[in-house]
Amino acid sequence: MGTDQTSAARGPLSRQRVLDTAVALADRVGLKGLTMRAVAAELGVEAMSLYHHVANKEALLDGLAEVIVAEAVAVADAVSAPAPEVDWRGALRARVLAARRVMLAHPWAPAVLQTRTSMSPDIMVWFDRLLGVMIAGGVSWDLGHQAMHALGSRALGFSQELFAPAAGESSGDEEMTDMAAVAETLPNLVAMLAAISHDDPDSSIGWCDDQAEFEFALDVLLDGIEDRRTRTP
Amino acid sequence: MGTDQTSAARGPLSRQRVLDTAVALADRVGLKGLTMRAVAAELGVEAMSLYHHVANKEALLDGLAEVIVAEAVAVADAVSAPAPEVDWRGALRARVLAARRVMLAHPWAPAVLQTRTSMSPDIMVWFDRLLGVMIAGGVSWDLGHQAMHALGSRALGFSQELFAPAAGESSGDEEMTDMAAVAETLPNLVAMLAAISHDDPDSSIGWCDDQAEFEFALDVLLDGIEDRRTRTP
DNA sequence: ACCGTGGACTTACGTTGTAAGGGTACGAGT
DNA sequence: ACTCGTACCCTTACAACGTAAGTCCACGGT
Repeated sequence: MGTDQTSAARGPLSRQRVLDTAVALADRVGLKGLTMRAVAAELGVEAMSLYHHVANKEALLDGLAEVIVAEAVAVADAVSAPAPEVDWRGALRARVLAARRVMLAHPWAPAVLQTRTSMSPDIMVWFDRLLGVMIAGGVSWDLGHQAMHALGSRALGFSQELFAPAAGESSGDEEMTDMAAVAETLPNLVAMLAAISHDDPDSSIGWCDDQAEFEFALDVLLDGIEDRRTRTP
Repeated sequence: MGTDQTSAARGPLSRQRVLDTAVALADRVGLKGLTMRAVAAELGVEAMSLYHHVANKEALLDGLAEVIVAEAVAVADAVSAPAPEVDWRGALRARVLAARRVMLAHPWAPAVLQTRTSMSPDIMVWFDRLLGVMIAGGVSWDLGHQAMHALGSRALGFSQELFAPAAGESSGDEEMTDMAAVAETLPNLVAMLAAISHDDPDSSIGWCDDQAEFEFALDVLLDGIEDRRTRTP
């Protein structure tokens, strides 16, 4: 007895306990470290025991998606926001940014959500609430429908950062030396970097303000939807 | 001799031949079927032989991303489009929709692109051209920068379809019977389905017009960017 | 006292990426 | 002509993964 392993015999297993442990483990070691054996070890148990509570690994990932979305719903419900009837854009913005905070707390979550193939009930609830905000704000059913497609993954608080640089890696290899050649094939990007670092010399270009970019894109979408709402009453 | 295997001894291997074969194989069997052994077999060769031309599987996927983006650049360059100086939105729209056609031809490509961690030169070229279109249209460097973030994956012709239903699967399980209970927890979605199927009875709700949704979202973004451009000259 | 049953464990298999080293064919140097 | 390096492919092998199949035990209802 004494220091058994990490956490042995803390009561019987259950689907919920498996999922909670898996979330904690993923937070700590990332998605690649999330193996059935690792989750089991975390519970002081053998891998095969998990299969009494989740059908297989895919089902476990489904469960993780559930947990995360449920958390997002809870956080979004708890946050103080404008009433949809008076400011639907503010209300929707608050919900989405709440979800974003959840995603930032669980960096692996977007990848899991993107690989789910079927909508779980929780996710339908999430979209239902979003739609409700828009309807309360005077958006038509049709436009609301389109809007949810327009938001895409941003509705759940993330935009799949294309090519997020992994930790500690030089991007451009070695030919960064020949700046002239780069400027030739990438004239616009080079000029942009020059223009931006001129305006704001401390922006060390390596890299952008995620939060600001996210909110900018979100606002462009919300503005566009509001525009269309008022044009066709 | 005779019918060796599928395609033996058709000249020596090369990085390009490996990548081309991998693309063709992925088109046929999807990402999960794309194993080193399968690619090798396709070339009439053993798995380990591939490692003389790609460092490892991750590098192979990097190569696939290259091939796809290069194809997108080529298609976008070939397509006839408005001159950016006269209609930058039309020009950008044409480029993005060209990329989208490439993605539709290679359904596995978005997933591969999303898992790349570093920007390959080809992708930088793609974004450089997009930025060039905007600049020619009078967009500022700063707004152009923001705009590319706003477009996100849509800049490359795909919006990660959250929960694209896998082939042949009933989504809502069995409790679709109790429609009243569903309407209680998902009042807005249920009302939307009712409203839309009322207006357009032949839309069998199972599912939406991807292309239309994609273009709608794209247009919302382009309109929003154009708005901001004219407001701050 | 019995015994079914649920929940854990043990063992084992097929598939994956890939490390290590062996063979062969061909072109260059002496 | 003979050697030798080098490029390329093959064989063998291993560790890690998901998971199928079967075993074992403790507990609760009869």
